[in-house]
Amino acid sequence: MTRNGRPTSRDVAQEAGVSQSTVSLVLGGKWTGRVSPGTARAVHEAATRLGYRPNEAARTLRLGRSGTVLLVVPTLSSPFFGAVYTGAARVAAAHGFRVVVYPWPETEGPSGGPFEAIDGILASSMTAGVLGGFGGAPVVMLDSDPADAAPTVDFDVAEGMTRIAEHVLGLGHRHVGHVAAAVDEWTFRSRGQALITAVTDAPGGRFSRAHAAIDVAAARDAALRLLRNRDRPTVLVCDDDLLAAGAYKAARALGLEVPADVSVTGFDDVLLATALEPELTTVRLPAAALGAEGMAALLELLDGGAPRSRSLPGDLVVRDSTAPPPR
Amino acid sequence: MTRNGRPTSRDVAQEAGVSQSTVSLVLGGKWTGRVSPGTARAVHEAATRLGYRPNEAARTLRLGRSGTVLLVVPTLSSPFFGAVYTGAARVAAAHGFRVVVYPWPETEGPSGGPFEAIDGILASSMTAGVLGGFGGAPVVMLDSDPADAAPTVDFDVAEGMTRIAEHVLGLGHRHVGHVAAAVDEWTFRSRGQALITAVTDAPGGRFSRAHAAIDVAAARDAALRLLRNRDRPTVLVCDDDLLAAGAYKAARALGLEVPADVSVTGFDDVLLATALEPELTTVRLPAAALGAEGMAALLELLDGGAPRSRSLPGDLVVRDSTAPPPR
DNA sequence: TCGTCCGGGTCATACGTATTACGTCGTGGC
DNA sequence: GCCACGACGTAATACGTATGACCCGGACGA
Repeated sequence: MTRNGRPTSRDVAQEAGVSQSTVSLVLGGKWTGRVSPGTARAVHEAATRLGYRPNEAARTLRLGRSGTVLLVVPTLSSPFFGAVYTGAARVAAAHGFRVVVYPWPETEGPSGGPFEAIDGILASSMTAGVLGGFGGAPVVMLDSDPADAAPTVDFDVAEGMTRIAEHVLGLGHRHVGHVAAAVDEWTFRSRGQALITAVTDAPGGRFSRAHAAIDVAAARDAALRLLRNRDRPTVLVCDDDLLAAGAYKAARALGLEVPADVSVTGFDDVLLATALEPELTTVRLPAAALGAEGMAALLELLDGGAPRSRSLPGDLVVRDSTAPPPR
Repeated sequence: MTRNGRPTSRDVAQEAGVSQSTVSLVLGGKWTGRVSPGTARAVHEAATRLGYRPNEAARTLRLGRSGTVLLVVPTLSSPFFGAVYTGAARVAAAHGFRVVVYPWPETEGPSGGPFEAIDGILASSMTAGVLGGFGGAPVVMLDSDPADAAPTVDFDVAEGMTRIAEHVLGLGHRHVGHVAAAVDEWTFRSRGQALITAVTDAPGGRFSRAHAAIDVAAARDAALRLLRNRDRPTVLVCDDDLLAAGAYKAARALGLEVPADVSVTGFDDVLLATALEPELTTVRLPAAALGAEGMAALLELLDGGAPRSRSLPGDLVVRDSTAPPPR
């Protein structure tokens, strides 16, 4: 027992009356034919008696890999990343890796300092600029600009937004208001582009747009700007479920009923979507699948492969916030 | 340059024409008076030229600490933990530590396997049983049962719930319905206890209760059970903001207006509280302060101190979901 | 002239593990 | 009786870093 208080493999060896190598062999599991069953049992007993835990730093140094991958996210304050984590962790665990999460607000710049011993990185919803902040570990980007150099797994948000557009156009709406996220990220640019294309391609389709920071109050103001026009849209397509919550507030403030007077749609299908009243029509993005696919790609990368980037489709979920336009 | 591809401090030494020790001294920053400024500059240049990054595993092994603490949370799907992280990370950074997050659903049991090199653990909203799953690293518990052996930083939820009770009693309510979380956690037991005490202590105070899993649909059903009684409560006090969202739905389903016909309160003040319509009266728990205080306690523990457990008060936030009872 | 000290570095070592190459002892074949 | 071999372990080493113990040449005081 070293002065540190934590027993080492050598302490176990002494306790069991064998050498450190034997302990390592036994506890490593690869001892069939090298160590007698009796000795092995003695080692195990000594280890549990002392409460031995291998020192991960030493193990990592020796093996050259830590079995840990980092999931970098811009914020924890979104259930979205919880689902991404779940998917990633499931795949990782099946391959003997564990996942820890590092929240890294992009505003912090590409600093971050030297990272702990990490085998690879999954970076979600970030721009490529952050890549420099890491110590050269293999990276797979999630939900990020597919033009980046790193392998990327994305949502096909353009297709999802097109589904939204088809849905509301199919209900008979012609004037579509877009409550757009005032954030210059690939995913929002892509959503807006798909929407405007679908709407202006439709016969008689018209389009107006207001920008808002991603927060309820800002979205409410933006939606008010759209709804106060004398020629007002009959549906508000929002870039995000949270923005849709703001649109609800704007409608209520003007005495308009959702969906009778104005329809509203969201995007992402977060927890919020079913908490709202009426429940929100939105696009469900398969966040867990994103994490799983991303982790699979990363593991392939760690194995020396060259994974292809890919896009996952979203599902249109029709709930109670959309209806045909008022007469 | 080793075959691994990543340059070591020895490679830098060779490039700069000095010894490895000198590189370590210079890059460690503690070289004033030991190394000439010229040599130091040469080392820095060689390091950047080679793109040298110190091997964290080796550094950790040598120093006996990694500069990393783990924040263990039951789930990422709650903005609450985002705030806890922010507070904890700020304090940690000021002391040269970084924080990574490990989501650990309690359902997974106290397994978890050997952890990476970690100096300490901050475990939020968990029962003490999980402690065994970690390798004996110093632990501070957050938002957990203060009866646990480990140092604990908590919210004074009893006091917060008492404030809620005072508020609604002060508005004139006498019959209080409690939408209780059907979860056997310290914090919810404590909330329920405080509420029932305050209500039954008030002259004329009456109390009914329904339990619900923490999800909107279950909360709606529980609230319906309360509101369908012929002698129905005039206010629904919910253990949680999410439960309050369900209570809103129940009220609407019965054609009752919030707050005119029935008042509703939440607890936690998560994002949801302002997204709901009307905005929710709730108790704001200072999650960031919880993280910060917890990290301060952990750092004290790592320094050999014995931090005291403490409780942080919450703030009653009165919004639009509470009003005097109907005539 | 000699001892001392100091600036400027280097050598050697230890952290705890996994693994490769080597020993040792008993047994069986010839 | 001797060699080979299998069964069972052990000694030694390397991973990359930080750091305490040394080392050396010159300046300076006595």
